[in-house]
Amino acid sequence: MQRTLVKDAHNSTEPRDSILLQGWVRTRRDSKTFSFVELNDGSCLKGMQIIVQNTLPDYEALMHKAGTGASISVGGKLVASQGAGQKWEVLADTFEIIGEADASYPLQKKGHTLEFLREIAHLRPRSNLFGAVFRVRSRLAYAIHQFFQERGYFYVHTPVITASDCEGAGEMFRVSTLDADKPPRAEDGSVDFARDFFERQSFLTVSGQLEAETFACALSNVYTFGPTFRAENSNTSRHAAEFWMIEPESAFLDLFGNMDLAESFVKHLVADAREHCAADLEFFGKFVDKGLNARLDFVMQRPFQRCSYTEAIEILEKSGRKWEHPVKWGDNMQSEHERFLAEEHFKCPVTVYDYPKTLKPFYMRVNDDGKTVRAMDVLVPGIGEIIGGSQREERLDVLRENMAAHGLAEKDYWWYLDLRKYGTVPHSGFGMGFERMLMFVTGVANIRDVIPFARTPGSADF
RNA sequence: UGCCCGGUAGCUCAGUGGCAGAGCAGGUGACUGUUAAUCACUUGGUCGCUGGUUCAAUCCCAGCCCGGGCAGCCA
Repeated sequence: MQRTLVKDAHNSTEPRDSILLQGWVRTRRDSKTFSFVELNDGSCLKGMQIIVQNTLPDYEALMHKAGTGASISVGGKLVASQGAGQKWEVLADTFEIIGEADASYPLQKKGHTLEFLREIAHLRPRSNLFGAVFRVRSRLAYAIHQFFQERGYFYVHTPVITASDCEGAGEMFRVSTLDADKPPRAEDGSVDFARDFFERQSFLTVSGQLEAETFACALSNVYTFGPTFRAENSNTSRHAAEFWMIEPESAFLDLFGNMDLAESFVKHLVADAREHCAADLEFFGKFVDKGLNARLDFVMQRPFQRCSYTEAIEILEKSGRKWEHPVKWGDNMQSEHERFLAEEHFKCPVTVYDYPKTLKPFYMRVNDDGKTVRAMDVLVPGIGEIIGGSQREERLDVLRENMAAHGLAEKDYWWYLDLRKYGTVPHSGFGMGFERMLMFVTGVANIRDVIPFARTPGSADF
């Protein structure tokens, strides 16, 4: 007989004489003449209640083995439940233990801390919370492709190993096949990377942006969606050394069009999760973040606020707040400032744009004032920056000046400069941290809990 | 990287300079269409590691290790 997923069994419109369910025991409650076994197969949050009568052969031995964590295969009838907690339940005709789980099985019926569950990252997807998180993660990954594909964007696979540094994006992990103990040396004593695998220094990518720009300047609208790496020693709940990023790049689009795209993108993802992961989101609202539903409502209903960096600084100066880090024009906005804008002043996602040129990388388009660039950051309540983007500098002469000002050698970026040399166009793009978006949608507060196997400084288990 | 908090049973935690505690989990039994079932009994300990102070350290001190929070950097 073919296996039915618990999710589909719950969606059944009528009883079934014969059904096969396979999954893992979450909990068992014994009676004198029968046992309740809750079977979960991960297809949805809810498990299926199995009724096992003591008339089944080997009943005692079977139930003894069917503890929390054991894998089982159950054949029986899908019938309307007599109990109040569920519509359907299964009366078992056959009950087979596939794999036992003894008393050392670490997941219990009762609550665990997230810190403990991180230590058993290989088992935590079997918990309610992490099952829900990773179902939502899967769904949103799908929704990302859907959003862009429906708008005529092409999916570009930018390289994971790169020799170019997307300047400003942070420290990089070196990729090398040289002997770490005895690397070849050049005459001046430095490591001779000309004898490395790629015959030059190479790294894991920090961003696919520069490569995506080349494709936007050919296919018009493209996006990347893949892993990126930062070797920063960042120890916060919002940073990981390996994370996934979505980077759309659009030709003939200015900064404000870019903001429109970012806003509809965020709204699409929230709406999609709500439509397709309703039970999981309800769970988050109940057990993870009581304010989640209200916050998501807010995001869906209101247009994102927009204010220039200069206006934002004025708002912060006039707020009457005492800041741990004083604010003045020309300084980076700190977490406390971003949080104030999104959480207290505007009380919704805010797009801040036109940042001082000195704070931003070389590729951002310089405004007519000569002091600011066409950069934008989308700040959301609770998370902070979820999107960073810009209109790119399409004027060859200005780009060269910026590179010189940043101390960058033109020969290292010859192909990037070619995009401006041959048929240059105004274009814009942004990067969204996938995990940060997941944190926003699920209410989960730590980035380590929305990525299957987190890589953070000092930690790369599993 | 800096500042702060923590590490005691499988899990969540309390506690004390003088015999190591609870709830849950596990085990045994009872009871029951239960649903984080309930009730009774019960097994279970390198009190993170190393050193110091002390008659005596899980407790006080120092160093180290590990986890977490916040900040910086950023997505």
